Amino acid sequence: MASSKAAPAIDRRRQILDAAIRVFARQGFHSTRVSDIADEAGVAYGLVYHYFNSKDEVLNELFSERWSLLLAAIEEADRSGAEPRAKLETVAGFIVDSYRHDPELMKVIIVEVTRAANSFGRTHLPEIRRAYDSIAKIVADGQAAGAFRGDIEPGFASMAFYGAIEQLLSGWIFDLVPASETEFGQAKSLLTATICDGLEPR
Amino acid sequence: MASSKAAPAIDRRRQILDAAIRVFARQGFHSTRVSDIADEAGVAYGLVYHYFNSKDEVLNELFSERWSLLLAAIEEADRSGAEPRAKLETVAGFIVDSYRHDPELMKVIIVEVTRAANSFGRTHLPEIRRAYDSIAKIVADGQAAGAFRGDIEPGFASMAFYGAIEQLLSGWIFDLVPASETEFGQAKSLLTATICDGLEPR
DNA sequence: AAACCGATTGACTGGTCAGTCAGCACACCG
DNA sequence: CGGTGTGCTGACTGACCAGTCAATCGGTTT
Repeated sequence: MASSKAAPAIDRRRQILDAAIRVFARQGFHSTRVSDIADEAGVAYGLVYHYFNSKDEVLNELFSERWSLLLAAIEEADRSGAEPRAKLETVAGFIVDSYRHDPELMKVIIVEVTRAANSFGRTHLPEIRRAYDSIAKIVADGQAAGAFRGDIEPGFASMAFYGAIEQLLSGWIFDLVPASETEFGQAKSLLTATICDGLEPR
Repeated sequence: MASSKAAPAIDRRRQILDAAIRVFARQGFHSTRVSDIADEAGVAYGLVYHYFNSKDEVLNELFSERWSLLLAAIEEADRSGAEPRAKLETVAGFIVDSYRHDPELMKVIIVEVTRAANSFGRTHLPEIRRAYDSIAKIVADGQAAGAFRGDIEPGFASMAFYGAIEQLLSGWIFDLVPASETEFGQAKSLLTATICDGLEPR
């Protein structure tokens, strides 16, 4: 049985995934050769195929791991019973913190999946959509409770809110906008202020 | 001299560019073969290389043609002397109308260039940045005139505004959000309402 | 009519990789 | 001590495709 054999001291699979994050972030998915991942991880070429069925599957895994956390965070915020505005701030905060904590992984997810809906991201459109829908639900509930104005379609507001966040991260990623602890700290409240003060009835 | 020779009845170069728009929009740049473009245009494979130096150059040309119009529109809005809020509405309107008028071309530009800053878009980062900067300038002037609140960095506001627009177009492109004349008509004022009512002092 | 020249054709080449596979190394077991 | 299996290795292959180029076409000039 499984316990009769000790697990390998080092988790090769994890080692390969972590190496892939670095290489994808540095060169992009398309110009990364499988041999680059193996080299970065310090393992043989063939071992990548021992743990994954294809190069795509490596990226899939990275995306799904992280995106499921995001979905959970949004849905938890929704269930929290806080003010609608506070829920959105939680969502923005989670995404910003994800970037602060692991910018390379977030770069890969945004650049190669989320913003690549035509190529790779196509497979993940349903999961991506689920995030938009959950945000839209927060907005809709806020409208029903009178905390948000009712003349803006929740799906539209969701796009505007998520789009603003993602564009800000893109700006950080590509040095179009300064990125430092100061910015990270202010981002979530600035984001919420920018979007909500337009959503809340005056 | 030039007039002694009649121009070709059909503009082959244009014909190839237009075919490329359709094929890129349908399959994406990476999975488009040069032969696909030639087939779609109804010309021989080699002719593509008579008019362009590479497959990249075709996409470059499509992007630059359109982006220069966008930059001109933003800069003209800025010079117009209108209210800051009206300037932003003009910008949003121009982009939305670009999509309404030629959704395939806008899909290609957004998906393959603007949101692909890691691969293809890298070459065009300076031009892309110029758009963000021009929008930021509109915001900054609005702040100086007291029409916008001063506690939001113009560069940040620019990202939020542009990000919201682009995310909305992405939603239309990938059917994540309904797209019809109704939506197109309302989009620019909804966009402005969402963003500006958060930017304007209360 | 013959030379000329740009437009047009499409077969071919060279290089690049993703994915395969035959086999090695080492630990543990009977 | 030979047998067995799993982790691991890396050379190799088959497919794909951007870009080249030699040849042809059709109109214009002399």
